Parts: sequence; C-alpha cells; structure tokens
Amino acid sequence: MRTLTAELKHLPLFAGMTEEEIARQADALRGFRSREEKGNILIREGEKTERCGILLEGTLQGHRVDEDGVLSVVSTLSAGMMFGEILIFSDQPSPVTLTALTDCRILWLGPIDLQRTDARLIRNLLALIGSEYWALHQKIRYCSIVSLRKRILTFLKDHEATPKDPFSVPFDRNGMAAYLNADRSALSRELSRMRGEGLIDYHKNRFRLL
Amino acid sequence: MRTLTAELKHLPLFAGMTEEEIARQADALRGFRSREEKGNILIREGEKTERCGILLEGTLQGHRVDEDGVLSVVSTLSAGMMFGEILIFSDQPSPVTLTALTDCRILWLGPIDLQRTDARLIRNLLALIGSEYWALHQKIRYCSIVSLRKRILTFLKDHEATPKDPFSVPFDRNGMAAYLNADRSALSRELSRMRGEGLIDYHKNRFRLL
DNA sequence: CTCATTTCGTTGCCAAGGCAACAGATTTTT
DNA sequence: AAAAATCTGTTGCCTTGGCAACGAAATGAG
Repeated sequence: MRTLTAELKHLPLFAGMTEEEIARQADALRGFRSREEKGNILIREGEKTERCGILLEGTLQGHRVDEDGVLSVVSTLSAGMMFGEILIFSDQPSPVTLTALTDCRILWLGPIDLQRTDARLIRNLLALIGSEYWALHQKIRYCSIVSLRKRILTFLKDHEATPKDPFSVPFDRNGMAAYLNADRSALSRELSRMRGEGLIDYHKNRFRLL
Repeated sequence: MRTLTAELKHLPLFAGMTEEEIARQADALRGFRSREEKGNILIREGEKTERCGILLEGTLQGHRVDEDGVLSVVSTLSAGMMFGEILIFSDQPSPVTLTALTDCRILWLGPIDLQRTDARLIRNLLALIGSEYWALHQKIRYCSIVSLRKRILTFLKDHEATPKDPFSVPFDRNGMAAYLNADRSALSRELSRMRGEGLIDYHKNRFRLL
C-alpha cells in the first residue's frame, strides 16, 4: 500500500497532502485495492459495513428494488468518487445496493481510527460527505417535481455544461427512467414530444437544449 | 457559554463526554444560544453558512418551494437534532430553507476548527451526519413509490412504534402531503378510502394501522 | 454472417391522482 | 362570543403518465 501513492494524490480525499502523508495515512486507514467485475455487488441494501471505498476506475450504481420489483436508481458514481464513508461512522445499514456497472478498481479503506487520522484528511472527508449529501438533495429535488416534463427538463439543465451545447448524461434510457422515477416508455414518449416541440434534441444519451 | 453545560450533556453531539470536556469544546466551537420566533428563517435555500446549530427546543422544518409555488417538505427537526453540520465543511449552498415551525431555542456552533476538536466529538458529529443522511434516504424511498397508497402505508409503518398501537406523525395534513409529494385533497381522499377498507384508523395526526 | 439479446421508440388503454371549488370543523384573534 | 383564519374532508372533472405489447434498431456472441 505504501507504493502507488501517485494514483492517490489526485483523489479529493487526499487533496492538499504530500505523497509521504498520503502513504502514512493510507496505511493508517488500512487501505487495500481490489478489482470488481461488472455486475458484482459491493454493498447490499440493509447491510452494515465498516469499510468505505474510493472508485479508482469504472462506474458504480446505487439502487434499490421495492417489493414490486420496481427499480429505483439513487446515484451513479464515476472514477474518483467515494462511497460508504457516511455509513462507517454511524451504525445505520446501507440504504442502497451498490453494484458495479462496469469492471472496476476499488481502493478500500477502514475501519478508520479517527485518533490517528490527519485533520486535513478529516476535512476532506467531510467535504466529500457534503457533496454526496448534495447529490442526494438533487435527487429529492427531481422526485418532488410532479410533472414528468419538468422533471426531465430540470434534470437535463443540471447536466448541461454550457448553454446550447450538447452533453451526455450518465444513464441509458432505463437508468434515466429509474433515476427520474418514471416509466421508461413514458420517458421516451415525453422526450420525443419535447423534440417534436423543438425544446430539445437528442440521440441516445447525448442531449441538447434549444 | 461555559455555564449551562447541564443542558448539553444529553445531546448526541456531546455523548460520552464529561461536563468539563463539553464546556471546553463548546468554547472551542464558538457556541452561543439564541431564541427564534415561529416563522423565522434560520437558513435560506441557496445560501452558504459557516455555522451549524442544535435545536434545543421547538420544531424546525426544512423545505423548498419550486417555481410554481409547490411546497416540498424535506425534513422535520425536533429538539436535540442538529442542522447545517454537513454544510459547513463543504462549500455547497443550503439545499433547503430552514424555518421555525414554533418558537425555538438554538445552540449555534461554528466555525469549527477541526484541529482543536476532540476526536470523540468528531465521531459523534459523523454519527449525526449518518442519521441525517439516513433520513434523506427515507424521503427518497417515499418519493420513489409510485402509488400514493403504498407511499402512505410505507410512511405510516415507519412511524409506527409498536404494531397495532396508535402513534402520531409530526405533520398536519398539509405538511404530510408536502412531505409525501402528494396533493392534500388526494391524500385526504386516499386516507378515508383506506379507513373505509379497514386498513387504518385515524384522527388528525394520530394514526393506527389495523 | 446469422442468431440472440438488449435497448429504444411508439401507441392504445385506462386508472390514479392533480386541481378546483366548496362545506364543515377547529383554532385563533379581537 | 363573534368573527376571522386555518385545517380537513368531499366530490366532479379531466389530464398525466403507468402499463402492456410490439417492432425496429443496435449490440454482442458463436
């Protein structure tokens, strides 16, 4: 673990720390790497965990399936993002199931001994928690919009980097529908209506607001 | 501030700490008390803050109003709960507006210097963040249930302390509707249907599952 | 290349529930 | 206590969008 800190120094968790500090902290944090195949489940809904992780490579998805089998996608994680870091300090079970959407490389951390942890790292950790908290609020924002059209538009606007330019969303139709709590066919229908009215243009997961 | 630690030692944030430690930490945390009248806004959506707080007495509500004036209630806080503790370590703006639903007493804390903060207190803080995170996931769980009836039932089950016993929910009809993302009249209609079918019984904000 | 599998679009049907409007009940104000 | 304001229930109307079913397109496997 004390090797390969080069890959770690660009991670938000280690921001502002020297390689030496990182190596020492990663040691104290009991870090180790693993590979996960597409489809693997990293954390199951309802389970507790004492480890959190950083996604070094690949894509993860946090989701939940209700009694009727309806899939609800809560989050999508891309490289550099962290997961489980909120769980390990409370004894709450995981609210979602975390699955590898592609082959992944993970850096696992924990259990974390706060006494031995750098204040700088704790600050970074808290900032990361803030981001995740924010993402969750976004999801709630979408959920609480009644009209599907407005829900879609809000979602798209939030993903638009610069006005009028095309952009990608990190979902296929199914995923997008599950994230927006909508029926896939209803989503398709509404999207093509919106294209018909000249509001948007799109192809696959690339969109453009007009 | 170094007085009146008696009231603080039962707060989750100070769990497991001696009065002496609490007094020292509360000092380091720049704590001070304030009173807020019913209707006061403590934090406004979109604003950043470097202070967080603990609700010593009263009730707070976190909510958001969309462009069309639709109210969405995100959380309700009762005495002992904390707010804003996630915000102060990230530079995210507040995702909700926090309003006093009744007259309140608040203990304000921050800005927090992590270097000078007890590890025990940080652990407590992280545990509290975990609870809030969990509550947010609950809200998402409700949101993502399509059928209003199931949404109501899930919500009620989560508030039922012991099976078959009556229990209160911390909302009036309007609040409950806003929290469940439903129309108030639709909620009333569904509730009386459910009563008609012998599923539940209720009066005002007291319910019973049958 | 062919067959299989997954993904995406389309459309008809229909029920859930949003919306508006009103009435009774309850609470607060004066 | 009277009046005002707020809260809750009820009901009719009608749109939104869930559901199912199917075909086309795209992707992948053998």
